[in-house]
Amino acid sequence: MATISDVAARAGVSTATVSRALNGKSSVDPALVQRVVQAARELGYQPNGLARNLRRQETAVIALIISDVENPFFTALARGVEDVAQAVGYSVVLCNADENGEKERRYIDVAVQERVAGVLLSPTSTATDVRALTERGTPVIAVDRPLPHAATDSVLVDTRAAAREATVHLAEQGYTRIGCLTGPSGIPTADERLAGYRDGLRSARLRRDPSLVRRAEFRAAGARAAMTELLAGEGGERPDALLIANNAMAIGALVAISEAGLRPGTDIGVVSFDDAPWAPLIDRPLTVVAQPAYEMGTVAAQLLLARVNDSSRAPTQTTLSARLIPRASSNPTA
Amino acid sequence: MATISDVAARAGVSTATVSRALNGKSSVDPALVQRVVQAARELGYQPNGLARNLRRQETAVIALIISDVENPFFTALARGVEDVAQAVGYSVVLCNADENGEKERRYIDVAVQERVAGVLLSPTSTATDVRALTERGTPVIAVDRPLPHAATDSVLVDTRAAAREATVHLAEQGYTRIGCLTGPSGIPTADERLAGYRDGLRSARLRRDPSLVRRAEFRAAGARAAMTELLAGEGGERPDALLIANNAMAIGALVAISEAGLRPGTDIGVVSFDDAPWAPLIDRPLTVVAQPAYEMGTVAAQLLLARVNDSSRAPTQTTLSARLIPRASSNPTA
DNA sequence: CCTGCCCGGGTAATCGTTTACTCACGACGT
DNA sequence: ACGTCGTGAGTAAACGATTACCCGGGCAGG
Repeated sequence: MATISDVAARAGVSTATVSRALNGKSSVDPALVQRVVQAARELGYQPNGLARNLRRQETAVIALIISDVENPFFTALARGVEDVAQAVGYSVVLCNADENGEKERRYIDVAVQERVAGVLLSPTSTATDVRALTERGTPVIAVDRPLPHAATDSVLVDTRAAAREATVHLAEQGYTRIGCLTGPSGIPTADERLAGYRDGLRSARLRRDPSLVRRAEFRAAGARAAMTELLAGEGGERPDALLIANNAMAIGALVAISEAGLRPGTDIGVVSFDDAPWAPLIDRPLTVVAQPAYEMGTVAAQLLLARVNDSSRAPTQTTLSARLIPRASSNPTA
Repeated sequence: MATISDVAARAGVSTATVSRALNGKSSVDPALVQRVVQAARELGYQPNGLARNLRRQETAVIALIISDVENPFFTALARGVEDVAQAVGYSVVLCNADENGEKERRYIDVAVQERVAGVLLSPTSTATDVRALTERGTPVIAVDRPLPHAATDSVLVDTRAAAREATVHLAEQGYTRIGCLTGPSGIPTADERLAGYRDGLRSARLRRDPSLVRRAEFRAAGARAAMTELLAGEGGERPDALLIANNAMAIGALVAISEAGLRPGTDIGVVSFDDAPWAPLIDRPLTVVAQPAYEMGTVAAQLLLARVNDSSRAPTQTTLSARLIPRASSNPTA
């Protein structure tokens, strides 16, 4: 594999000149540039990024550590990140922590070892430890979920208010026994959505019934089981409507509802977090809380790049808002 | 940031000993190992992966260049890749070429510059040029789509046979004017599925009608427009059933169908490629050709890792088969 | 004509590891 | 007792780029 000295030899100049010619940093005689470029082309020279990064003490790579690649919310976010990174010549390394603290820790280690320029992280739990990064001055930005023990920038959604709004919407549609299916305790988005749900009940003057609340992993399987329990009326009367904390869980819950021979909307009101292209096609079309995933990605990436260039800025917190999209699954009369 | 010489100084040994102690390669006096480990911990030493890779002339990173992050088929594949890579200590860099030859070329350049150990690629077109990689001995494996001009391993699905089977299935259900909505010409999966569709028509003894075939990007938007055209009966009588070449297109097509006031199954038969968790929830539940995406990822990753360790193996071609899952959208009588 | 500055380009140090050599020392075989 | 061999640890040479520093020559101003 051709190196810079091969190019230098072929062009009859020093390696320094090759470097300067190819990077266009300092002024080099156009005739020499010509010779160098020619030689490089002939040899099929591609600079060794490793050596370059080692010398420059920086890499044009940002790591995006997300908690679930198969969740469309995160892939939309990833696209947002990539689009802005790409535009300024940065590459994005997408790491899938899989809601697993251990994997996440490993990826954080890799991030510091590879000396990435910065890290975007959706923490698997509030216990996530990013000191390994912050102590070395690597900028970290929390997305979707806050990082309570660290003074990092964060880009969040006002998910509590959104959950409240969704719950109030269900109440306004006439549902009275509204339940909630949320994620594991300790994951901020799960807890916030539950809190917002309670806010909603209070403001709609509905009684809180703990038997209508279930937690499960942010996956379809757990949600399906939990939903089956709820519909069986274990521990009390069954709900007539439900707020579901994410997309994958909604699928599980809808499967359970359909297995029980019920139909969303008329039989049981359903609102779920995260819009998806298929949501309008479901029977009944699914009412959702649409989160600005792509936009979160772009905002977070811009913030990160800004901090890479100026590490002295004070940490900021950006909160975007979500939007309720009413469809038939929350309409008892349609 | 602490370096290996800081650790060496603190432990009172040479850098070579530190390296050996920490990597456990050669035998080092246990007492020294102890001192070194201690010193490393005290300094919070994290080896510089860049320097290590430069010296070792290898990286434990494989690049996965896919054509669409938002396509669940590719994210499932990505998970497969990641699970096997992770298990042997490799990291996966996920690059989104976005069905864009230019972006793809850029990512291939990055892959050679960063000297990744290997590349998994789903080419955006048959014109994709991977010589930059193969000439340098970087193993490349084509996934989902073949790479005609290069002698690389490939992991494919027998998509033509699957398309044929799906078409025959529609015919058996009693549909007679079966159309096809496929991807852009030049993308092998798009062309193969179209060919399989024609095979199916032939074996069901149905007449081919070019006015029932449409091409669009592998996205919802284009498919929706094309479907609207088909339903309007432009250029002939309209189809009574449709084979759709991918998941995202299916969504677009189903939207168009619903806008036209039609219902899949009874009004128009629909079979789509790619299973999705929401497919059973659609109105009507969607008949699909399920591709073994996760398995393709694991197989491809294993192949790549094998080739990283032994570059002399002859290129192989692995073909997995897809499975038809009949649901209500292809049943005219339900 | 001399001095000093500017500019283009070469020499060599540097980034932080890993590892080929080398060396010292103790043990062992003859 | 002497050569040899093995073992453990240090010295220094890579890896392949970037860049601080230096040097020589041309040119302008006094």
